[in-house]
Amino acid sequence: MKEINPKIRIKDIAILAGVSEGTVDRVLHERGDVSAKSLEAVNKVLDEIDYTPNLLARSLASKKQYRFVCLFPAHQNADYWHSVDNGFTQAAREFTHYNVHIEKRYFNQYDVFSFVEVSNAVFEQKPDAVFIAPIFRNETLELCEKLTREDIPFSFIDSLIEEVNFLTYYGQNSFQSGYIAAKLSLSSLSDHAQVLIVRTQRKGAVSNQTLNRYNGFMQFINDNHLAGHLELSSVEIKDNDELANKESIRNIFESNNNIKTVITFNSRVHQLAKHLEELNLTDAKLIGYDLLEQNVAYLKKGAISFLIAQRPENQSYFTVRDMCRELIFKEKITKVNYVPIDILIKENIEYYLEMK
Amino acid sequence: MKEINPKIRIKDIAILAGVSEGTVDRVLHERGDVSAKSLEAVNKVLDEIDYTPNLLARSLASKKQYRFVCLFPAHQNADYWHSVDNGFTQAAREFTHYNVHIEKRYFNQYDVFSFVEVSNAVFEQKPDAVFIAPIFRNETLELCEKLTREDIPFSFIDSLIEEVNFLTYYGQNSFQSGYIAAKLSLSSLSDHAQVLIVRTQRKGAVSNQTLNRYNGFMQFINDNHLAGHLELSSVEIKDNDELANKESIRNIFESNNNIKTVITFNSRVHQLAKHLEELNLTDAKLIGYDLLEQNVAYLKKGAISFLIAQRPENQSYFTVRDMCRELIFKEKITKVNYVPIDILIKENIEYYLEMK
DNA sequence: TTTACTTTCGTGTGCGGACACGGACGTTAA
DNA sequence: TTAACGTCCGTGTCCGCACACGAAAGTAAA
Repeated sequence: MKEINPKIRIKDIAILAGVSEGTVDRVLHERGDVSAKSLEAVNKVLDEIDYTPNLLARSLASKKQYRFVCLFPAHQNADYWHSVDNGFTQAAREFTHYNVHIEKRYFNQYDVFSFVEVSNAVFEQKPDAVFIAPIFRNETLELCEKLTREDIPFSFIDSLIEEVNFLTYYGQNSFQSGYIAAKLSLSSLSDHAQVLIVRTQRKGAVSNQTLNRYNGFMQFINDNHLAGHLELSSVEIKDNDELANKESIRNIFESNNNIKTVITFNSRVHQLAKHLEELNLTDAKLIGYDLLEQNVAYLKKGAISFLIAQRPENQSYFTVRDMCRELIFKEKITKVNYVPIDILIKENIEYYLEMK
Repeated sequence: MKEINPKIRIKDIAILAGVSEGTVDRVLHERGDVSAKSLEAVNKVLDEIDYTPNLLARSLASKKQYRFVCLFPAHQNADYWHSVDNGFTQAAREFTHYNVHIEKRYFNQYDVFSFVEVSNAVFEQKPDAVFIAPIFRNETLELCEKLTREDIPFSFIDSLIEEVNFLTYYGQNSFQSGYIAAKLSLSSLSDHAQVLIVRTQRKGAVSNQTLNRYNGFMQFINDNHLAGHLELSSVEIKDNDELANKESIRNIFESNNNIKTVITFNSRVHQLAKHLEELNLTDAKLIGYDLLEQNVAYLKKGAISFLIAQRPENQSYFTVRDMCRELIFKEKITKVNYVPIDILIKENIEYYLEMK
């Protein structure tokens, strides 16, 4: 039952070191204008006593205002980016008292030019920090270089670009999540079961998340020598042509009548569920990604067996929090942060959704 | 790009309402000593303007100190309660600036008297809030009634007792988690597979968590009409007699040579893993609960197939945070909070552990 | 020795709000 | 009319810290 925190204030340090409070302040903030002698005296005291500045008082007294800008895809209700947005909102509320102002800037994730335009505007503002969803690799790189030149810190969410010096990354280890998808969907299959992989063509440069997932998936098959025991087939569907897609599905199921598992590595699994339902093909297990409202609905109905999810709100919230810790609280933070890979089934989805 | 928070201070309200700052303060804190006229004037302004008090300044200026006491089982390294402990520690660090002081009080979870003793001591201190792990039902009830009489708020973690008026509960929906365990372990079994349920006798009153899990497990069997297709057997093992336990396991495996699945509803699954390993019985899938270090080790080795986990740190952290929100920030909070049910396998455990 | 800088230091004010104290004003009873 | 008391209100101080400004001390040039 020891007493923590004997409450040491700058005033106390000043007395202990035999200098004025102003001097202590200068040492703490490395403002200069301190003689070697005082510097040493203060540092000595600081070493002995473990002084924790009162962050409340600090923020209250500080006149510095922080402007953070978030740069990520525009979105509809209840999709992945919407959750990310919520995380930013939550952070905004929490950190407003610390003089940080958060501004969201959206771009069209299917249009490079929209990204370039918005990112230029962001840069012109000279914010104190930027959070980026690096959908477009090259254009993001350009932005990052400009930011680096101006000493403006930035962080990534969702995906990351290794070549630049970001502050933090929050996202999924997509390779692993593909590996897990394979484990969940393949491990109880009998010999010669057919597995269908559905891939979506997307125009424009995109993140390599889905590719990594695919690679992870294949790695599991390799590791467990399943290649000879399973019949893998794969089909490409369109970005926006539901009818054609449905037809593709129908065809592939006609020519393969033992498909036990259908997997897609993006969040559009609800479209597949819809097609399979309409085509009366409800035998196969369906696996997909992310907690879209529609996906959740099909999961609850039993049409989707597994959803693999991350926690988008956390990604955005944590990245803002870490930026504050870096800039304001001067704390140690870790650069790359993998968000947990959540396995969701009908039975645990309720409790998952209840968490903020 | 709207500007949030036009920064309104008490001073502004005073001017707008044509009264002094002291009067505004009295209205805000319902300190009385305010004429009907001033009261109305201030309330009018407060209605129009949406004033958010600066919590930093508030805590800084407030002389009120909060003393929170946490009452939960003593523990060794790396077990469930250790994580809970960490959550409290984290909360302690974070809220110390808000004048809250957190004190931990441990009791022996196998000894009612130890609980009574500690809980009496806690009550004598007249703390500002108490957090309780209600291992012993009746004795906890007594404490709660005394606390209620003194208007001391309290919250539950891990389990809850409905009859008393607690502030929050954070914990798992154990029935559901048993249901999920069944789904994971039973759904890919072939007909007439044998399933072994391992139960642990414990002396003293205990929480009904494991019972609920068991019930959830059986419910899944019912819902899916598996009773006829599976052979369930069950064995009781001792709390503390490893040798006898090993022997029991050996016996049951001798008389049942088609056991495909072994499940236990508590966190001691690592002991089972050890026995099975030593007995060279590595064919069956093993399922258990909670992220003990030893469990994790066996999960990584492949000896345990699934671990079902909650997030103990979160339980304790959130419950403290909510108490602060209630007492200090006067925010709305929800009473019963089910923590997500996490499904852990070899492949996602790494990323789970990385989260704080 | 005086003047002009430069380096170092101390103090005062304010951030937004809590709280105490004492003062102004009104009411009642002597 | 005045003493005695209650109601209502304004102001000042402090919380722990940041930051600016000006003073003091030291140094170099004239």
